[in-house]
Amino acid sequence: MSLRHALLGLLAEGPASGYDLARRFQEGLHSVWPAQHPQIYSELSRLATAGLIEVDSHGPRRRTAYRITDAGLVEVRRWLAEDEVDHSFRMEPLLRSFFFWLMEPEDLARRLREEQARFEQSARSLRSYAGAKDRGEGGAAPRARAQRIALEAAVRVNDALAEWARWARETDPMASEDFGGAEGDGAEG
Amino acid sequence: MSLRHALLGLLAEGPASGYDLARRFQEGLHSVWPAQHPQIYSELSRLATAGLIEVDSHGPRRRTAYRITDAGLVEVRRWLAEDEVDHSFRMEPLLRSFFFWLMEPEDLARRLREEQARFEQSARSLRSYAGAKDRGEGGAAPRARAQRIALEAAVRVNDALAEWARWARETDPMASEDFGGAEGDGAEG
DNA sequence: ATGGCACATGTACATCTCGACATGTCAAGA
DNA sequence: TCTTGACATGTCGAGATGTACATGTGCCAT
Repeated sequence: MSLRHALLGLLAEGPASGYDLARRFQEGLHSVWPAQHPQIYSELSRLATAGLIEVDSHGPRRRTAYRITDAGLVEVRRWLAEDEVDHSFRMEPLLRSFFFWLMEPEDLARRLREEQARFEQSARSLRSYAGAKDRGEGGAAPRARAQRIALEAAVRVNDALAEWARWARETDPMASEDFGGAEGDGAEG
Repeated sequence: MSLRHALLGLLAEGPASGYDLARRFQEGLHSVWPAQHPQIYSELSRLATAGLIEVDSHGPRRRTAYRITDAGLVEVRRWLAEDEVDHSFRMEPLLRSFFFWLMEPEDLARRLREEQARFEQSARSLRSYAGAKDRGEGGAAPRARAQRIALEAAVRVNDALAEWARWARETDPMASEDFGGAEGDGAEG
């Protein structure tokens, strides 16, 4: 259900084609809600059938741009204001952490270093992007501010996880490769 | 694919029934990887067919406990050590934030207050749970430490998002309902 | 003894998601 | 001219996920 509304939300910024939307997902939204092009195209068809969007224009190479309808705008606003927020996250790196005790200390240490580096890198690039927004690139329109807020959330989550990975490396004997005392690797029936 | 390995990981701690596993998911893992019982039962059947787990015992009320096999242990360790980590998250609250500019200021302010309260509450309860672990409840075995690490990640993410919601409320004019003038009281990150 | 409830497991169906494959278009350069 | 490659859209099928429904069991209080 979220994809449907995310597409409506993107189209509320202005007309766009499936290809445009797929690219937008790849760039910004992918980090909080992955979506591939097949899903996007089929969802667009459904939205059009439902009258929430309509064809705006045709361009070269079969390009078909859609535009949001009044009904679509009403629907996305209803979603934002009324629908309950689903607070269950899906984060594989954290799921894995429940099972760290099954890993060899060296593998775990390496994994945590990789994760830390990756989260730091993500945070850095998101932060520089946010900096650009703060310097006024992208304008001061409400939607630029919303993107800035979304960006900030992503920055903070990545920062938090980078710090967490570092904490885990430094705190836990299980995690350190050069800690003489690696104890039993578990798995007692 | 993650659910399969998560179940193997849980069974590596000891034998458990589908009902047990569903409960464990509801309690701890649900916040990072939601799963309902139908999916768990059918995945257990598939794992048994694949020889990665086997029936351990039958109890009252058709209770069927499974136990991980050597092959299953090898597989979950292979997953942890070798498989690439999927870093794409799925977080509806953050997806929604991209579209905050479509909301009425009052609705947005209310939503941000709710979100902040919710994240704070989650962080609090996770933190008290983590405190129990730190006081030695649950033992000092590697797997208790792994759970402690996982818990810490959840705490930090919820803290970060609570702070983010607060920052968004205080920072952005779009969000403030009763903001006569700029009275920024810090809290930037 | 029996009615209610939590325990325990499952089926059925709808929908979401994604990787693989297929098709055709326009632009630029060899 | 011909080929390459990015653009643009789509189908197909497998597998993942979730909601609703269905079934039976042991436990306990009345």
